[in-house]
Amino acid sequence: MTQKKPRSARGVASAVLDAHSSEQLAGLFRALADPTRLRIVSAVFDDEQCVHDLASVLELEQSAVSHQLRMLRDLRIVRRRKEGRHVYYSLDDSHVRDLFAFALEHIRHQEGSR
Amino acid sequence: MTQKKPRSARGVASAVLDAHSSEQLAGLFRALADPTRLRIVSAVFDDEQCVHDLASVLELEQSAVSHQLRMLRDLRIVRRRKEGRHVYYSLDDSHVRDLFAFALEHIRHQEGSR
DNA sequence: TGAACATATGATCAATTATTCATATGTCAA
DNA sequence: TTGACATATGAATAATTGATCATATGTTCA
Repeated sequence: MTQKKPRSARGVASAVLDAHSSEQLAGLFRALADPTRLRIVSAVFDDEQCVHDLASVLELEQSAVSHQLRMLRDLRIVRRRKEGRHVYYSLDDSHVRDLFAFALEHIRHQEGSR
Repeated sequence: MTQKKPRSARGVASAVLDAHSSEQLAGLFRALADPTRLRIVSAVFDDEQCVHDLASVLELEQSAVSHQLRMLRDLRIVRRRKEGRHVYYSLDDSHVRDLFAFALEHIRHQEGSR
C-alpha cells in the first residue's frame, strides 16, 4: 500500500461546508448508505435490469425493490425505461458509478490492510 | 476469458455485491450521510482541529461533536492527537478526502445543470 | 488541593427509515 | 372481456439514529 499524499483533493473545502451544501451532499451519500440500494446499484452497474429480475437476483420482495428504486430515481441515480409491462432501470449518472467504484476500491484496500 | 472494459469504472462490480461487501460499503457511505459529520470532515479537511473549536465553528454542543467524532474515529475516518487537555482531530484517511472532494464536485455540477 | 477547563459517554427521546402487507394501476394474451 | 403478470404506492411497524442532558474522566494552574 502506498502512503503518498494526494495533493489533488486538498483545498477543495477551504471553508466549512455550509448548511445547504452539507444537506445536499449528505443526501447523496445517504442514497448509497443502505446495503439494499448498493446492491441494486451494483446490479444495474453495467446493464439495465427490470424490477422483477432485480427482486429475484437480490432475493427481495418486489415491493421493497420498487420503493428503493423510487428513491434512487428521485435522486437521479437511476433512470427508468418502460417497455411493455416491464420497466428497466439503469444507472442515470456516471458520477455515481465512479463514486461507487472508488468507494468499493477503498473498502477492499482497507480490508486487506487490517 | 476476461473481457475488455470499455470505460474506467465499468466492470468493477461485475457481480451483484454480496451481503458483506454491501454492508461494509454502506457503512462507509453512512458515515458521510449526515450533514453534521460532513461539516466536521470539511472542518478538518486541511488542518486538525480540537473538539472545542469544532463545536464553536459548527455551532453545536460539545457533546454532539464528541459523539460524532467517536463514530468517525471508529470508522477510521478521523484520528485523535492528544495534547494536554485538548484533543486534536484530523482526517485519518486520504481516500475519504478524495471521496468527499469527488462527491462535492458532483453535487456542485449537478446544481448547475438544473 | 480545588476550581476551571476540555473531552467522553450512557440514557433518553424524537425523528427517520427499510421492510412488509394490501392494494391499485397498467399491460398483454387468449 | 377476463385473467395473469409487472410495477407502484400508501399505511403500519420495527429498527436505527442524532441531539440533548447529566455526569464522568482527565488536565492544567493557582
